[in-house]
Amino acid sequence: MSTPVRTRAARKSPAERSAEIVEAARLVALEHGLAAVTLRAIAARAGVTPALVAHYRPSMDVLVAETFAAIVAAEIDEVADLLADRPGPRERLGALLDTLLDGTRDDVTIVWVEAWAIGRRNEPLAASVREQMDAWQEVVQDVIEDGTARAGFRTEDAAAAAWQLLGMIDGLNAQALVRWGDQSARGSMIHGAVEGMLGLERGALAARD
Amino acid sequence: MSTPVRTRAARKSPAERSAEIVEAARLVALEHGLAAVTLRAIAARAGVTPALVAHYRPSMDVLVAETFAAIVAAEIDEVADLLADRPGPRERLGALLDTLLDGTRDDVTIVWVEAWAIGRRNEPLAASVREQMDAWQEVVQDVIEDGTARAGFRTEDAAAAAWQLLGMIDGLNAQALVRWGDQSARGSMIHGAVEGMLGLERGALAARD
DNA sequence: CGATATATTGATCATGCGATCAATAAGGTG
DNA sequence: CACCTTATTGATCGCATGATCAATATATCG
Repeated sequence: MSTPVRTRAARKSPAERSAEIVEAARLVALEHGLAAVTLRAIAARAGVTPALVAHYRPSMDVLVAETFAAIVAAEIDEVADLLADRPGPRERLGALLDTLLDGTRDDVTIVWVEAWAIGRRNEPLAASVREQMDAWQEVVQDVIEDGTARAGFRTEDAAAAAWQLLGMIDGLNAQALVRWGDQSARGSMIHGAVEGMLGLERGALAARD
Repeated sequence: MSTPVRTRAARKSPAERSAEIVEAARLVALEHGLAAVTLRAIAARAGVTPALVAHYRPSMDVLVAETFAAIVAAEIDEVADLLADRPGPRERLGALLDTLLDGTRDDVTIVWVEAWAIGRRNEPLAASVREQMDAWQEVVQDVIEDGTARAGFRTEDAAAAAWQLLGMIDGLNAQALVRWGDQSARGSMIHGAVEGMLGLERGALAARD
C-alpha cells in the first residue's frame, strides 16, 4: 500500500511529457517548497523515472529557476488582473496590499524565501529571482506613478517607493510564515505605513468596494 | 599550497575545544551562510576532524540552531546597547531603523533568510528562529511603548506595530541582498512609512545627533 | 617515570543528490 | 504486419551529507 507499483510510463510525445514534467515540478514546489524540487521528487510526481526527467531537463538548476519563474509570473498575472478592475490608483494600491497580505499565498511565499536562500548557490535561479523582482516592481511602480499623476500620491522616486513597498510586503509575509499564533494582524498597519510613505491622509487606501 | 597539511590537533580540554567548535561554526555561518555550516566545513575551520565535531555536538541540526541563535543574539545586544545611548523614543526608533538598514549587516541578513528556509526542515532551528524573533520584537515593542507614553506615538497595539516594523526591515534587507545596483536607497523611505504607521508628523524620526 | 583516563582520529556506513549511457520497448509508418 | 525511430528505463557513477565506533595517541596524575 505504501509503495505504489512502478509500471512503465506510457510513451508520449516530447512536448506532452515535457509539459508534464514542468507541471510536476510546479506542484512539488508549491506543496513542499523549492528545496524539494529534485530529480527524484519530480519523477515520482510525474510517474516516471529520474532518468527521464534528466533527459528532458538536462540541468536541475535551470529547471528550479524555471519553476520559480513560472510560479511567480502566474502570481503577478493574477494580481495584475485583479488590480485592473479597480477604479483608481488608491483603490488599486489598497487592493494590492490587501491581496498580497491576506495570507492565502503562503505557498508562494515559501517559494520566494527559499529562492532567496537557494539562489545564493544556484546562479540561474538567482537570475530568475532578479527578473521576477523587476516584474513585480514594474507593476507596483505603475500604480504609484498613476497615483502621483491622478490621485495625490507624493513621492519623488516612484521606483524607490515601489521597491520599499515590495520589501515590506515580502518581509511581512515571510515573517508570518514562521510566526505562530495571531497571523490575523499580518497587514493590519500597512495601510497607515504606506499612506505615510506616499504623503497620503490617513484612511486614503481603505477598501471601498 | 592548496591543501594545508593535516597535523594532529593538540589535545585540549573539552570546554576549550567545544568553544572552538562553536566559534568555528559562527565564522562559517557569517562567511558562507547557514547552509554551509556542515560537519566537514566546521572541522576544517577548526583544524580538526569531522568526527571530533560530531563527538562534541552529536546533532548538527542543534548546532546549526545554536549558531543561528548566537549570531542573532549578539546582533540584538549590539543594537540594544546602541539604542540605550539615545535620549528619547523618537531618537531610539530613528536610530534603530537607520542602523538595521545601513547595509553593514548583510552577513546577518543572509543568516536570517537561510534560517527561514532551512528552518522548514530543521525543527530545532525553527524553534530558535521563533525565539530570536520574539527577542527582537521585545526590543522594538519597548521602544514603541515608551514612545506612546512619552513621545506622541499613536498606536493601539504596540506589539503588532513592532511585528510590522520588523517585517518591513527584514524584507527590505532581504531584498537588498538580491538586488544589484542602487543599494543605497534601502531605507530611504522607511522613516515616512513608520511615521505614518505610528501617527507621527513628517520628519519626526530624523536623526538629531 | 609509568599508568591511565580520555581527547582525537581513520575508516566506514547509509542516505540523498545530479548526471550519464547502453539497453529496451513501444508507437507510428510504410 | 513488420520495421525502425525514439521515448523510456535500469544500472551505475561521483560527490556530499550526518553519523558511528574501534583504535590510537597524549596529557595528566600517582
